[in-house]
Amino acid sequence: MIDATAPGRVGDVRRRNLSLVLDSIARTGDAKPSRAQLAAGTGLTKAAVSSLVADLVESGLVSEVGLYRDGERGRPGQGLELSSRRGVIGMEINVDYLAVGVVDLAGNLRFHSSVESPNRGLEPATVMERLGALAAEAKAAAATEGIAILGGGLAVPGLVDEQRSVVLSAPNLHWENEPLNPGALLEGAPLGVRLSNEANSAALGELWYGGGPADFLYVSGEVGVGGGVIIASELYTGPGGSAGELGHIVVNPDGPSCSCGGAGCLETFAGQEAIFEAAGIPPGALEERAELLLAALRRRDPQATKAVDDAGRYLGVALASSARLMDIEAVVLGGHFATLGEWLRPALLGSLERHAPGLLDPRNLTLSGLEHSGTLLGAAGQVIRSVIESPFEFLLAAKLA
Amino acid sequence: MIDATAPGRVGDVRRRNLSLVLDSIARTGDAKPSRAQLAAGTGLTKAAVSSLVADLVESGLVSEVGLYRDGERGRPGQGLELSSRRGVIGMEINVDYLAVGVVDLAGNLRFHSSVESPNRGLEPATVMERLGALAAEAKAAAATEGIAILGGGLAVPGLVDEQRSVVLSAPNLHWENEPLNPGALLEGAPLGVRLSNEANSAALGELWYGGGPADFLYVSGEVGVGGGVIIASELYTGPGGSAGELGHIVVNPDGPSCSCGGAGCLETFAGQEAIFEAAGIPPGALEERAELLLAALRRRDPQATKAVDDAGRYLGVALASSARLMDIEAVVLGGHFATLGEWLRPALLGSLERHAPGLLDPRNLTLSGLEHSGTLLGAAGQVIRSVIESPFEFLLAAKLA
DNA sequence: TCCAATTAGTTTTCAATCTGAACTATATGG
DNA sequence: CCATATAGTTCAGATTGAAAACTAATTGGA
Repeated sequence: MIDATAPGRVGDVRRRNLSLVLDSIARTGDAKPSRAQLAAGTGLTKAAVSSLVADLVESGLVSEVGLYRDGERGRPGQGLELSSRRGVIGMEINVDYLAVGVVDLAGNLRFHSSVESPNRGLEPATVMERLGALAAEAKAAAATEGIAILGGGLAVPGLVDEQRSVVLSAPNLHWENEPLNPGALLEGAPLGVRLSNEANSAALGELWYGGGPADFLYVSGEVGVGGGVIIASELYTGPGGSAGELGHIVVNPDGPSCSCGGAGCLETFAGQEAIFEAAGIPPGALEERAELLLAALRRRDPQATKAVDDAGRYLGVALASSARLMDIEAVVLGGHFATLGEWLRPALLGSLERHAPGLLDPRNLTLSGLEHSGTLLGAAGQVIRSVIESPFEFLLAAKLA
Repeated sequence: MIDATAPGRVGDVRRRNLSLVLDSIARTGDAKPSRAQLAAGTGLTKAAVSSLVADLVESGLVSEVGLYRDGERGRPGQGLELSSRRGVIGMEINVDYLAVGVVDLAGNLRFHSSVESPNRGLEPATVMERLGALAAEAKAAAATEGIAILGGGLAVPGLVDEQRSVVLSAPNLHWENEPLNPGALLEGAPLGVRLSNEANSAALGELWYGGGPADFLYVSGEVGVGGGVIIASELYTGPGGSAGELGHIVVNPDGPSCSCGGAGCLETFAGQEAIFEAAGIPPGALEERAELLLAALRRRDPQATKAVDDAGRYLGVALASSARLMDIEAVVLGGHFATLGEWLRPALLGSLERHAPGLLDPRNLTLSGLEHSGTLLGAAGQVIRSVIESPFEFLLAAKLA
């Protein structure tokens, strides 16, 4: 990102064009474009593209993948692709599990591992130690696949200060103002480890690797109800970093009080705990309760059906308000809500139609298809995107090393 | 605005630095900076600033205002300011009145005029004709003051397609898909006339000329309840251009049906009509009803007080949800709500505290101080900002003419 | 087999633009 | 009246992409 109030230098032009070319290669993906195609696609001259690509290849971000001929006349082009020998480790701390994955620059999940871990109330140091073991596994896997690790992304279910790597508040983990030092998980990675919010990362995962549109609201139904706002293919976090908190939208001013101190929040009607309770699912392990709920829904148990219907209806109220306020025309349901999607959808759509008729095309209300890797992909993707958006800085660092 | 996917050219550097310097002059305002101060402020060299300023002065956007000496040693600097001999005409069509104003580049309202005009249901052509007469007044005033008019901004209470100058939908005027040809109002102005939404323009007016913060939600209480979202000192309009529609946030899922087809919208509780009705104000002219309501409030009439309390409470619900969703920490109340502010505020703050405790500092809930010129200033300001952000294009046009 | 046509990619020249340093211009104060 | 200080200009140098000429590699037809 170039500071809008900084003076423009002649060299900025190259920064921008390096990013433009790298981004074109990333977007073209499997097609493996030649320099000539990049020139046509970007509007740059062949000469400029050649010079830019030379820098990118030298840094290791881009590889030449041999000539390709497609039966046409003329000299064949050199195919170019994001290097599959460079990658980022995505990591996730959630309430009930830990997960890691190796994502190469092209966005392929090359390794994936997760373990159950009841992290609620555990000391951050303990959790980080367990995660460290998983990260070591991922590093080893990357090494055997010949992938050099550039950096990592760590998603947690809470509000974070990305700059200082502090978890400001993660109520479901009972963490508050915990500095995390995630860099220690990936000693020696040139880009370090970036901390992020779970719902935001999942939204970005959906955008980059799940075929999400340029503008949508991602709704994360984990233990809490979270959300991520994607506007013009960018994450909107708001001035304080906590935008998209769908769980605490007021859906009924006379509703019960909420853990946030407010009253009538969506989470009191559509949070996991609220649904389980309304459905009459007895307390217990999360996994088991989810299974019980699904079983009850499948056998059309009236209490469970009503609980999910109510949740869907209130979710519809929240989405109607959100879509109106932010002019958002697509919604992706993730986590818990993706699992319940089939049963949730009718009441949700009915409620949307009642409160904001015509605002959201039902076809634009989709369920996430990334299952449990969306957050991971998004967390890693943020580091990958930062390289694609600012390759110049990366080139500099590579040249010094 | 530079297209992010367009290739960077060497010349882009100058585009950007022209804007940087012009913006610095605009921001410095009354201080009338010298070239040397601009160099220090922007980070450019004196040589670069001199060259850039030369272009800006030649185009007429910037004027030298003579030497200034502040008792220091050394050669005194040439003060620079946005030319007060260039201006833009702001225009407003609202339900009950028309207004115009002349705003110079520095943001001074140099002329202002408005007339009552019951526009609801009138043909757009009729309204535009009346507005044309007002615009002619403004042009004449600008001529006598020696202000060359570069362009105009026209705000209407409805959703617009800015590119095609079409009013897509203005329910309170009973307009639907009306092409407007606002350029005819200002024949010969090089930048033409830009159509915009009333609430959005008012929000921008607040931002640029009312001392608004970088992030806030502007709530416009005209006949409908509208809103404008300012994020990072920019208007957020959403992918479809209708963001900020606070009036149709659902504040009570069991509430009455709304003109938008939905149910339980804020407008059904806090719209002008809803308040008048709940307060027992008989039908009649808007101005008179507003006076009656204020009188009733002043004498602590219980029905009127309750009506405004209810509106405030529901506005609080809407603002709690909005602030949570978009992570917005400041709100400016305009129009009707600014007038009722004193009576509205207690219930509004109480409701905010109940539904989102601690989210919004009461000091950040302010009333607009621009009164009836905010919309005008914002409409004109959009044209002025477009010049400040892209002076290169303006210079080119000026050179051709 | 060989050459024209075609497409890919490189080299060269040129213009735009900023930086940095040297220079000119104009004030203050002893 | 001159040393000092600050404002602003001029000019050489570096970076960069455009444009055009050039080299490289392939296909297809004579």
